[in-house]
Amino acid sequence: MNRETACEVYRRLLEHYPVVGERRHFIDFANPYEALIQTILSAQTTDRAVNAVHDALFSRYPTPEVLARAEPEEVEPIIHSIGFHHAKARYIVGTARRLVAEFGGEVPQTMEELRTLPGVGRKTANIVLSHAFGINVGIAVDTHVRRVSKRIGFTNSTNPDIIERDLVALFPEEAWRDINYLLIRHGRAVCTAQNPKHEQCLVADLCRYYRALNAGE
DNA sequence: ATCCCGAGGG
DNA sequence: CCCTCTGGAT
Repeated sequence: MNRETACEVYRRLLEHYPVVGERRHFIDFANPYEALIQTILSAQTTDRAVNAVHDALFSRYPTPEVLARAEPEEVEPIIHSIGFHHAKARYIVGTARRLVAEFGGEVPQTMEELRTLPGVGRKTANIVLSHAFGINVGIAVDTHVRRVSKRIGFTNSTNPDIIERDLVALFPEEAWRDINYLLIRHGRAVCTAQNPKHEQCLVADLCRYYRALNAGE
Protein backbone atom coordinates (compact mmCIF):
# COMPACT_ATOMS: atom_id res chain seq x y z
CA MET A 1 0.00 0.00 0.00
CA ASN A 2 1.21 3.50 -0.77
CA ARG A 3 1.55 6.34 1.68
CA GLU A 4 -1.30 8.37 0.26
CA THR A 5 -3.79 5.56 0.79
CA ALA A 6 -2.39 4.86 4.24
CA CYS A 7 -2.73 8.48 5.22
CA GLU A 8 -6.28 8.57 3.92
CA VAL A 9 -7.05 5.67 6.24
CA TYR A 10 -5.40 7.58 9.06
CA ARG A 11 -7.41 10.72 8.35
CA ARG A 12 -10.73 8.92 8.28
CA LEU A 13 -10.10 7.00 11.48
CA LEU A 14 -8.81 10.09 13.26
CA GLU A 15 -11.88 12.03 12.33
CA HIS A 16 -14.26 9.33 13.38
CA TYR A 17 -13.07 7.65 16.52
CA PRO A 18 -12.83 10.53 18.98
CA VAL A 19 -16.44 11.38 18.15
CA VAL A 20 -18.05 7.99 18.19
CA GLY A 21 -18.52 7.73 21.94
CA GLU A 22 -15.58 5.50 22.71
CA ARG A 23 -15.58 4.51 26.31
CA ARG A 24 -11.85 4.98 26.58
CA HIS A 25 -10.06 8.31 26.46
CA PHE A 26 -6.49 9.34 26.70
CA ILE A 27 -5.43 10.32 30.15
CA ASP A 28 -4.54 13.97 30.47
CA PHE A 29 -1.02 13.69 31.83
CA ALA A 30 -0.23 16.32 34.45
CA ASN A 31 3.45 15.40 34.77
CA PRO A 32 5.77 12.54 33.85
CA TYR A 33 5.48 10.90 37.25
CA GLU A 34 1.70 10.81 37.13
CA ALA A 35 1.81 9.82 33.48
CA LEU A 36 4.00 6.84 34.22
CA ILE A 37 2.02 5.63 37.21
CA GLN A 38 -1.32 6.10 35.47
CA THR A 39 -0.11 4.29 32.39
CA ILE A 40 1.08 1.34 34.45
CA LEU A 41 -2.34 1.25 36.08
CA SER A 42 -4.08 1.49 32.71
CA ALA A 43 -3.06 -1.98 31.58
CA GLN A 44 -6.14 -4.00 30.71
CA THR A 45 -8.54 -1.43 32.13
CA THR A 46 -10.40 1.64 31.05
CA ASP A 47 -8.95 5.08 31.52
CA ARG A 48 -12.20 5.94 33.21
CA ALA A 49 -11.35 3.46 35.94
CA VAL A 50 -7.88 4.95 36.30
CA ASN A 51 -9.23 8.48 36.41
CA ALA A 52 -11.65 7.47 39.13
CA VAL A 53 -8.68 6.63 41.34
CA HIS A 54 -6.45 9.52 40.31
CA ASP A 55 -7.19 12.08 43.01
CA ALA A 56 -7.13 9.68 45.93
CA LEU A 57 -3.84 8.22 44.75
CA PHE A 58 -1.90 11.35 43.92
CA SER A 59 -3.13 13.46 46.80
CA ARG A 60 -1.69 10.82 49.10
CA TYR A 61 1.40 10.06 47.00
CA PRO A 62 2.14 13.30 45.12
CA THR A 63 5.78 12.47 44.29
CA PRO A 64 7.92 9.41 43.62
CA GLU A 65 9.64 10.03 46.94
CA VAL A 66 6.40 9.71 48.88
CA LEU A 67 5.20 6.69 46.94
CA ALA A 68 8.58 5.02 47.38
CA ARG A 69 8.14 5.14 51.15
CA ALA A 70 4.73 3.48 51.01
CA GLU A 71 4.05 -0.23 51.29
CA PRO A 72 2.14 -1.94 48.47
CA GLU A 73 -0.39 -3.17 51.03
CA GLU A 74 -1.50 0.35 51.89
CA VAL A 75 -1.70 1.39 48.22
CA GLU A 76 -3.71 -1.63 47.19
CA PRO A 77 -7.11 -0.60 48.63
CA ILE A 78 -6.82 2.82 46.98
CA ILE A 79 -6.52 1.33 43.52
CA HIS A 80 -8.78 -1.65 44.18
CA SER A 81 -11.49 -0.67 41.74
CA ILE A 82 -9.23 -0.78 38.68
CA GLY A 83 -8.55 -4.52 38.92
CA PHE A 84 -5.22 -6.32 38.99
CA HIS A 85 -4.65 -4.23 42.09
CA HIS A 86 -2.43 -6.72 43.86
CA ALA A 87 0.22 -6.75 41.14
CA LYS A 88 -0.24 -3.11 40.22
CA ALA A 89 0.25 -1.86 43.78
CA ARG A 90 3.58 -3.65 43.77
CA TYR A 91 4.44 -2.35 40.32
CA ILE A 92 3.90 1.33 41.11
CA VAL A 93 5.62 1.23 44.49
CA GLY A 94 8.50 -0.71 42.98
CA THR A 95 8.70 1.74 40.11
CA ALA A 96 8.68 4.73 42.49
CA ARG A 97 11.49 3.18 44.48
CA ARG A 98 13.60 2.65 41.39
CA LEU A 99 12.92 6.20 40.20
CA VAL A 100 14.24 7.51 43.49
CA ALA A 101 17.12 5.07 43.84
CA GLU A 102 18.40 5.05 40.27
CA PHE A 103 16.99 7.97 38.32
CA GLY A 104 17.18 10.87 40.77
CA GLY A 105 13.41 10.87 41.20
CA GLU A 106 12.90 11.59 37.50
CA VAL A 107 11.16 9.47 34.87
CA PRO A 108 13.75 8.14 32.40
CA GLN A 109 13.19 9.03 28.75
CA THR A 110 14.47 6.01 26.90
CA MET A 111 12.71 2.79 25.98
CA GLU A 112 15.51 0.70 27.49
CA GLU A 113 15.47 2.38 30.87
CA LEU A 114 11.70 2.56 31.13
CA ARG A 115 11.34 -1.12 30.40
CA THR A 116 13.50 -2.04 33.37
CA LEU A 117 10.83 -0.62 35.67
CA PRO A 118 8.36 -3.08 37.18
CA GLY A 119 5.06 -3.07 35.32
CA VAL A 120 6.48 -1.22 32.34
CA GLY A 121 6.55 -3.18 29.11
CA ARG A 122 6.84 -2.14 25.51
CA LYS A 123 3.37 -0.68 25.29
CA THR A 124 3.50 1.30 28.51
CA ALA A 125 6.92 2.70 27.67
CA ASN A 126 5.69 3.70 24.24
CA ILE A 127 2.72 5.56 25.71
CA VAL A 128 4.77 7.39 28.33
CA LEU A 129 7.42 8.44 25.82
CA SER A 130 4.98 9.61 23.17
CA HIS A 131 2.37 11.24 25.38
CA ALA A 132 4.40 12.57 28.29
CA PHE A 133 7.61 13.46 26.46
CA GLY A 134 6.58 13.78 22.84
CA ILE A 135 9.16 11.21 21.83
CA ASN A 136 7.94 8.96 19.04
CA VAL A 137 9.39 5.52 19.46
CA GLY A 138 7.55 3.53 16.86
CA ILE A 139 4.30 1.62 16.99
CA ALA A 140 3.39 -1.03 19.53
CA VAL A 141 2.07 -4.04 17.65
CA ASP A 142 -0.57 -5.98 19.56
CA THR A 143 -3.12 -8.43 18.21
CA HIS A 144 -5.45 -5.65 17.07
CA VAL A 145 -2.76 -3.73 15.25
CA ARG A 146 -1.53 -6.94 13.71
CA ARG A 147 -4.93 -8.05 12.41
CA VAL A 148 -6.04 -4.67 11.13
CA SER A 149 -2.73 -3.96 9.43
CA LYS A 150 -2.71 -7.27 7.66
CA ARG A 151 -6.31 -6.95 6.49
CA ILE A 152 -6.15 -3.39 5.24
CA GLY A 153 -2.85 -4.11 3.54
CA PHE A 154 -0.38 -2.05 5.55
CA THR A 155 1.78 -5.14 5.78
CA ASN A 156 2.07 -8.67 4.48
CA SER A 157 3.91 -9.98 7.49
CA THR A 158 2.77 -11.65 10.69
CA ASN A 159 6.05 -10.86 12.42
CA PRO A 160 5.49 -7.98 14.88
CA ASP A 161 8.91 -6.47 14.22
CA ILE A 162 8.37 -6.42 10.49
CA ILE A 163 4.82 -5.12 10.90
CA GLU A 164 6.15 -2.25 12.96
CA ARG A 165 8.80 -1.54 10.35
CA ASP A 166 6.14 -1.43 7.63
CA LEU A 167 3.84 0.84 9.63
CA VAL A 168 6.65 3.17 10.59
CA ALA A 169 7.62 3.48 6.94
CA LEU A 170 4.04 4.11 5.89
CA PHE A 171 3.12 6.93 8.29
CA PRO A 172 4.83 10.20 9.21
CA GLU A 173 6.41 10.18 12.63
CA GLU A 174 3.89 12.65 14.07
CA ALA A 175 1.14 10.14 13.31
CA TRP A 176 2.66 7.10 15.00
CA ARG A 177 1.22 7.76 18.41
CA ASP A 178 -2.29 8.24 17.12
CA ILE A 179 -2.27 5.58 14.44
CA ASN A 180 -1.28 3.12 17.14
CA TYR A 181 -4.45 3.73 19.09
CA LEU A 182 -6.70 4.27 16.13
CA LEU A 183 -5.84 0.82 14.81
CA ILE A 184 -6.50 -0.70 18.21
CA ARG A 185 -9.84 1.07 18.53
CA HIS A 186 -10.83 0.18 15.02
CA GLY A 187 -9.79 -3.40 15.63
CA ARG A 188 -11.97 -3.65 18.68
CA ALA A 189 -15.00 -1.75 17.47
CA VAL A 190 -15.22 -2.69 13.79
CA CYS A 191 -12.41 -4.81 12.43
CA THR A 192 -13.00 -7.61 14.92
CA ALA A 193 -11.38 -10.99 14.68
CA GLN A 194 -14.70 -12.75 14.07
CA ASN A 195 -17.46 -11.27 11.95
CA PRO A 196 -15.86 -7.92 11.13
CA LYS A 197 -18.49 -5.23 10.69
CA HIS A 198 -17.81 -4.24 7.11
CA GLU A 199 -21.03 -2.19 6.90
CA GLN A 200 -19.76 0.11 9.63
CA CYS A 201 -16.22 0.30 8.29
CA LEU A 202 -15.07 3.72 7.17
CA VAL A 203 -12.17 2.40 5.16
CA ALA A 204 -13.69 -0.68 3.52
CA ASP A 205 -13.13 0.80 0.06
CA LEU A 206 -9.42 1.00 0.82
CA CYS A 207 -9.18 -2.39 2.50
CA ARG A 208 -7.43 -5.24 0.75
CA TYR A 209 -9.30 -7.87 2.74
CA TYR A 210 -12.69 -6.39 1.99
CA ARG A 211 -12.00 -5.99 -1.70
CA ALA A 212 -10.72 -9.53 -1.98
CA LEU A 213 -13.86 -10.70 -0.24
CA ASN A 214 -16.10 -9.02 -2.77
CA ALA A 215 -13.96 -10.02 -5.73
CA GLY A 216 -14.45 -13.65 -4.76
CA GLU A 217 -18.24 -13.41 -5.00
C1' DA B 1 -21.95 -14.07 30.31
C1' DT B 2 -18.20 -11.67 27.91
C1' DC B 3 -14.70 -8.63 27.01
C1' DC B 4 -10.57 -6.02 28.19
C1' DC B 5 -5.60 0.60 24.74
C1' DG B 6 -0.60 -5.65 29.07
C1' DA B 7 3.17 -7.50 32.01
C1' DG B 8 5.47 -11.09 34.08
C1' DG B 9 6.52 -15.65 34.46
C1' DG B 10 6.64 -20.70 33.26
C1' DC C 1 3.94 -20.11 23.23
C1' DC C 2 0.88 -20.44 27.26
C1' DC C 3 -1.05 -18.90 31.55
C1' DT C 4 -2.43 -15.80 35.37
C1' DC C 5 -3.80 -11.69 37.47
C1' DT C 6 -9.02 -8.57 38.59
C1' DG C 7 -12.96 -5.41 38.63
C1' DG C 8 -16.13 -3.04 35.89
C1' DA C 9 -18.74 -1.83 31.89
C1' DT C 10 -22.00 -3.58 28.76
